[in-house]
Amino acid sequence: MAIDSSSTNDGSKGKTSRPAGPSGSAAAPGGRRARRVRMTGAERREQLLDIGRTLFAERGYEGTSVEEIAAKAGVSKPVVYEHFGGKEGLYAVVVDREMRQLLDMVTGALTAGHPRELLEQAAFALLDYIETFTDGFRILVRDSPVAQSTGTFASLISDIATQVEDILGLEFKARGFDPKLAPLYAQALVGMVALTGQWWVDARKPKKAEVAAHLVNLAWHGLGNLEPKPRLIGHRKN
Amino acid sequence: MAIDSSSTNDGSKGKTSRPAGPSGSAAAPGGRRARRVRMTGAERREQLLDIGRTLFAERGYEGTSVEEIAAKAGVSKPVVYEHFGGKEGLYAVVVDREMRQLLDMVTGALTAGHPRELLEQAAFALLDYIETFTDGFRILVRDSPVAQSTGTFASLISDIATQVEDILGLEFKARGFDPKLAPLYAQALVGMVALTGQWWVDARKPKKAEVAAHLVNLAWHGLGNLEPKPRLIGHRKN
DNA sequence: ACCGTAACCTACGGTCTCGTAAGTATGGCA
DNA sequence: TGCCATACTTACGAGACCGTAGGTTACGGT
Repeated sequence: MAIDSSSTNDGSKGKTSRPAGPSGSAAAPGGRRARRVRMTGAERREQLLDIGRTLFAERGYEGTSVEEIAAKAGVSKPVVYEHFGGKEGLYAVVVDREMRQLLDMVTGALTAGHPRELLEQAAFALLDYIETFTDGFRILVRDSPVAQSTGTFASLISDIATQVEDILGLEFKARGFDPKLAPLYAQALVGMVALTGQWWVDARKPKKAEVAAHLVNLAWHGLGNLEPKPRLIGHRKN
Repeated sequence: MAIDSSSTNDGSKGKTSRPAGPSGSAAAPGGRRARRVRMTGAERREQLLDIGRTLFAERGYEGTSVEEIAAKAGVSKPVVYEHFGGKEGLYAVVVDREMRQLLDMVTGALTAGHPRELLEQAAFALLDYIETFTDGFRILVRDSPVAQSTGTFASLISDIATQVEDILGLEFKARGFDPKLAPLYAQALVGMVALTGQWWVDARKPKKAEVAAHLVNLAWHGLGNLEPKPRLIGHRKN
């Protein structure tokens, strides 16, 4: 029960999140015969989180063993227990960080005024998250230890959908539509973007910005009035 | 390696798929002291598939044990091994049937002419599947034993999306759009419907037909031109 | 040079689960 | 009635995994 949630910020500063230290099996001696690595507590902790994220992403929670994580970190099991109190503890921290990250990015994007712009920003934000933190996205999509309830993708999606809901609700009222339908439309929009993102993770064919543009095209104009060559309003480079 | 795929038809004839026999823990003596049930081979097989589907749906593949399935059927483990050669065998048959069922329903719906009608039919078909075979849908959404690759929800979604793709591709060509974009739009549409369905499984607030109508509304007219009170073209009752 | 503390290890207990070997009951049919 | 295939059981081996007890090594300050 010593799950440590500690710092809320991610702490990763590398490009994709990899810290500086070796996260391989520690069997490759670098230059100076650095026998055992003996990291500092925080370093090891970050490394374990990193490896855990990767493994959970590709094998799921139940398919990943603590020993595997430890082994990949070049360390023995008790180290993991020291840091996170157990498998669930580690998983909890990984998921928590990932949810925070995603929510921050998406919420941060939901500030503009015009709904179409909102949509555009949000879609781009999600794609951006998926591109930058692919493993995290895979984990969030997978199942959690205790099955559904809190912490699932569904609940996360709902969190996001709820925000979209509020915005849509206002817009619906202003336009004279039934605001009770906002949840449905919010869910549909989020689902559209989320699953397209899931598809785009594997087949990264059109560029991120282009995908976002087309999503907005579909969501805003509908199949009946698609624009042949949609462009994003906000011009970005990355 | 004695996985038995046997008959391709479902074989279930009851309303929701429950066979006649008792699928509880077999501890409740009916009227005449029916000590042990001693079903026929096929009956037991169906019962095991049924129980397996339920358990896999609520606990996932790895979270479900063969003993649990056997116990719930009022039978011992080797019976399961006799029928399906192992846990994966049973799971495979369950998933296979479920995918067939869903694909049949959706594919069957993708025959009409006008794309808008297609969309409507397909959306309704998926919702119908979800309502009728909720457990199956839950299984398909969850993860598979060997992680991704074939058999995942993603791959199933892709199967469906591919069909939508073809249809969209033709339509795009006819309208002068780039048919290379068909996959993207197909994915977005399927995702929209699928995730809305996933949401609707829990909060069944608007009726199925109404949900379908709104989905079509969004997908066809877009947020910019929503109709206040969308109605389905084909009028159905169930 | 010493010593305390933080980082880390080996070894093991206990539990769970898959899968199998070998034996028992049961119901229909000659 | 007696046979025999089919349905089903008990019992167990083997392995994986979680989590912990208790001991060991190296680093940093003094």
